[in-house]
Amino acid sequence: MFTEDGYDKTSLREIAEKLGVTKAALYYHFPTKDDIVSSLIEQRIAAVDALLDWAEAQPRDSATRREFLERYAVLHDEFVHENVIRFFERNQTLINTLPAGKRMREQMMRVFALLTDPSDSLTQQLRRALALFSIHASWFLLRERPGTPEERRAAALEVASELLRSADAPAGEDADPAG
Amino acid sequence: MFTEDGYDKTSLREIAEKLGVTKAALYYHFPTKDDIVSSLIEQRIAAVDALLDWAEAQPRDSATRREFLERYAVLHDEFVHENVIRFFERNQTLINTLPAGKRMREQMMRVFALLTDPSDSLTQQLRRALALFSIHASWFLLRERPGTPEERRAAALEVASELLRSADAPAGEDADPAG
DNA sequence: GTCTATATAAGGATAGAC
DNA sequence: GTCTATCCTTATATAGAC
Repeated sequence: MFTEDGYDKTSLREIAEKLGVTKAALYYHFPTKDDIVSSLIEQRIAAVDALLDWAEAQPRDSATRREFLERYAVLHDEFVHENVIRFFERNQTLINTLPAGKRMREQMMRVFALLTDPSDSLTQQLRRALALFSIHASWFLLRERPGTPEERRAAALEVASELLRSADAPAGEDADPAG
Repeated sequence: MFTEDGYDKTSLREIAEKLGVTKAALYYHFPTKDDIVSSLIEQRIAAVDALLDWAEAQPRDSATRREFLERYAVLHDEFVHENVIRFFERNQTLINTLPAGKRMREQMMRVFALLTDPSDSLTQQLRRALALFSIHASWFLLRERPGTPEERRAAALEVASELLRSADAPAGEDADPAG
């Protein structure tokens, strides 16, 4: 409901009705509206933290980034991950205002820091960011198309890998801006 | 304010206060909250419609798509375009619920239809969608980096062109998924 | 752990004077 | 065209019985 209609437009009354209980019962389990979101993201936050811990202990090179992205894409196939990402993509302003949103933002910055290097050019950083976005948004970008979730994941990872490889290549080798 | 805090979290009272008038005065100029958004997007809708009219009269080929994207990127440098896009990216659920949002969605689908071909593979469609997203999101993705708006635009267009070219290439030529 | 009932605040939107 | 004052609805959240 938060993803489809928006966090602000989804009232606790509606949630309670859908659950077949009253608002008061809902408040017993979730002291605030934010706590509902928090409970939804716990599993994902923990899984990505673990993946980041692993990656940050590896050599800081292309191979690690590549493998990180592959494992990240596998995670993303799980229901909870895709839904958390879709929720925050559709309610981006919550990343600044909601406590649970701030945790997501900080973790995402950690992911981005892993994928990029301070010496990267703007073009390289953009490619790396788009690689991540390719995985996040493949569901949305390809939803009109026929295809299984597996096919979509494969396409997302293929394009993401291509972008990472392009970002790793020496400048000028991969593109001809004037062409 | 809509972009930073969210459309729903920004009240007409806050807007009126910022303008130094009362809510009632605001309502004189904008009968509904949606009309405020509508007034903001008019200029962009018209400009992109004109660009689409031009492109749809051209041959449906790679050169047209490439030139469309370049002209689209130039448009995007204008304050109003970047801000409209940022507004809808940060308030995506409004694309379904707000009348002004529906107009934006329909136009975006027209843009996407121009860039893609029904015979495209999932990978190709994803590349084309990311090309568009590269231009839309370069501000956001690169905001932490030093660089002028011109440099960001150049980087966005370079990556976008690269993605379009990669999507145009015959399958298997541009990537090695197993590598 | 769930209920009924209610507190309290804020929202979008209007009426009517000036 | 702007104001004061207000309507009506909904929201998050709480109190207290069962």
